[in-house]
Amino acid sequence: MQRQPSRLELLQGTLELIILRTLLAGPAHGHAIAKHIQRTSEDLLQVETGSLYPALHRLEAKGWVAASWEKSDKGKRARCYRLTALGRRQLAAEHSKWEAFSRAMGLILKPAAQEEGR
Amino acid sequence: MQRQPSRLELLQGTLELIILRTLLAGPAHGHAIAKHIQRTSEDLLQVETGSLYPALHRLEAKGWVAASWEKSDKGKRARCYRLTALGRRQLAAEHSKWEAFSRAMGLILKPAAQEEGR
DNA sequence: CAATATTGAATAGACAGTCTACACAAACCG
DNA sequence: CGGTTTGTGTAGACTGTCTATTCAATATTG
Repeated sequence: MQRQPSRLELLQGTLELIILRTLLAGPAHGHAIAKHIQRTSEDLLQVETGSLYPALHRLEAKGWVAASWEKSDKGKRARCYRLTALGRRQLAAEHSKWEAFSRAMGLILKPAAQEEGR
Repeated sequence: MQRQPSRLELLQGTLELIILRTLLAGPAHGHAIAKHIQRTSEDLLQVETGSLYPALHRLEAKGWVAASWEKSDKGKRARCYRLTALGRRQLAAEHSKWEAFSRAMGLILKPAAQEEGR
């Protein structure tokens, strides 16, 4: 019996965009980012920690986010990430790339009128 | 000087959906499928042969398409692919998965009203 | 006939990014 | 004390796309 995931797998290449977009709402630490994504997507998307932390490290290495150790609400050490100016530009670029891709998919997927009936 | 691709890279996981959708319009061989995708997406998407043929083989192995050797219009040997009944169901499933993912992305990306101004 | 372009299929190997599955630590709570 | 929640992190498997290349048949042109 195979398990069927009710949640979607992330399409590769979208995670960084999602994280950057999430940080636009304000600085946050990893755990909070993951929860925010899940909540905002109405539980459709869930980011695994094995994807999240490597992604955050990549973003930091590229200078799109900056990080510092803080205390979370619950008093735990937490690495707080915030968007840099560079990250803001990157967010805009990736957002529009997503829009273009999404539009392209729409063009291909839309019913092309009287092609199905033959 | 880095080259910047005017075309988008495919998001991993979308190619099989695109191919199945293309074959819904009727049987076709690899080359024709690639051209159709590029044309239909208004040149936004381009499938490389190194992605296309492995994908077609995967689809065939899974029984979602069936293949046979034919002669193309230009008189060349060409492997003609057509959608199977199973492939039709798979297309529907993957299409709706795409819709869900796309919707989730929309939820995350949309301006969340007065979150940006702080 | 030879050279070249076009059509078409195919593979090898690099590579990126997500996943599963862990490990670890600190705080709080019964 | 032991369990749960919160939080960060890594290792390794895996999937699928990409680049780059090969091969072959046909058509065209000199």
